[in-house]
Amino acid sequence: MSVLPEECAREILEVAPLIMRNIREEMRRHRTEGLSVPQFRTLLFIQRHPGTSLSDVAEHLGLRLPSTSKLVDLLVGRSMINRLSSSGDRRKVELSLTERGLSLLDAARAGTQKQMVELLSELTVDEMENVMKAMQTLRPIFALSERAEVELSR
Amino acid sequence: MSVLPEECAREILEVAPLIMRNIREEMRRHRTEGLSVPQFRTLLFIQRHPGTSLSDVAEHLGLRLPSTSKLVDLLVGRSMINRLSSSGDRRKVELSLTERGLSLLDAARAGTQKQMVELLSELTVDEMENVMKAMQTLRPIFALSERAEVELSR
DNA sequence: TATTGTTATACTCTATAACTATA
DNA sequence: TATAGTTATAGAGTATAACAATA
Repeated sequence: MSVLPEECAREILEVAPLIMRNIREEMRRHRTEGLSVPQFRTLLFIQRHPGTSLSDVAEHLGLRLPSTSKLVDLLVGRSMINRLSSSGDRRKVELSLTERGLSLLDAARAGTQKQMVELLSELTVDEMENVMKAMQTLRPIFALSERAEVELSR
Repeated sequence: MSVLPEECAREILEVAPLIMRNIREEMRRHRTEGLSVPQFRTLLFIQRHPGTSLSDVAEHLGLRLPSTSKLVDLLVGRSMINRLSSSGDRRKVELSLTERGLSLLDAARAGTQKQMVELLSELTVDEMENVMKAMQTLRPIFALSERAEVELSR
């Protein structure tokens, strides 16, 4: 029973938005400082790359500089990240998490993950393994296509 | 090698946004009337349920009535859907696709699917089957959680 | 009085264009 | 002159609160 790529594509096209809405809702529900998905991803990237520049964040997110600047502005305004001029090249900016940013990130990550774990608990062991494998298959092809797009559009 | 639900959740949390960005980018690139993801989903639902009400669309999308009203407004403004007062219950509205809406929907669907098929072509037969199965597993649990949320928040 | 939908308002996400500061 | 970032402006997505029309 071989699967047509068209069927598979259609399936992904329908299921991915369902998953995303779930993630968004859960993050927003975490009031007392809910994070949007882009905000969450920004904090995550900065945590993994402390001292990173705005351009690097923009490339990672797949956004333009102004959009990223605004996003970062908001997070700076809410004291979640520090934005300093780079001492080496003063045109650049060095971004890092504040204590508060780190703890909010951890809370959001834990909360969202916990809720998703609850949903996943309905799955059998086999199904879960299957889903895990599928995600590992999909990640590289979508991660790659992402970079190609950013380059194309410059 | 059993998979922990926590790992699986983390994986989904990282991969789903990658997929979504890809879908969004592709739809937007289809300028000459690009559709956003919510717009696309709205047209899709109306095609499948001609004469549907605003409330039903809102429930399907997981949005509030005002958000949905605005979304529909925009699509009406661009002549993609018809909005008529229901003859039975005049508080209600009956939504259907215009010719133009149908052809734009088909074009968007074809384009986005085609591009995703290209990405999926890198997969082996086994991987594709696996991904298909995973989507079929995930769909009901996220579709259900969606409905539960909407009910809770009313 | 309850239900269906719209309007008003506000915030976030995203883009392009124009600008500033530094290299 | 080229690069890193910001500001100005604008459109779309989303929400809550207040309202209008119909049942």
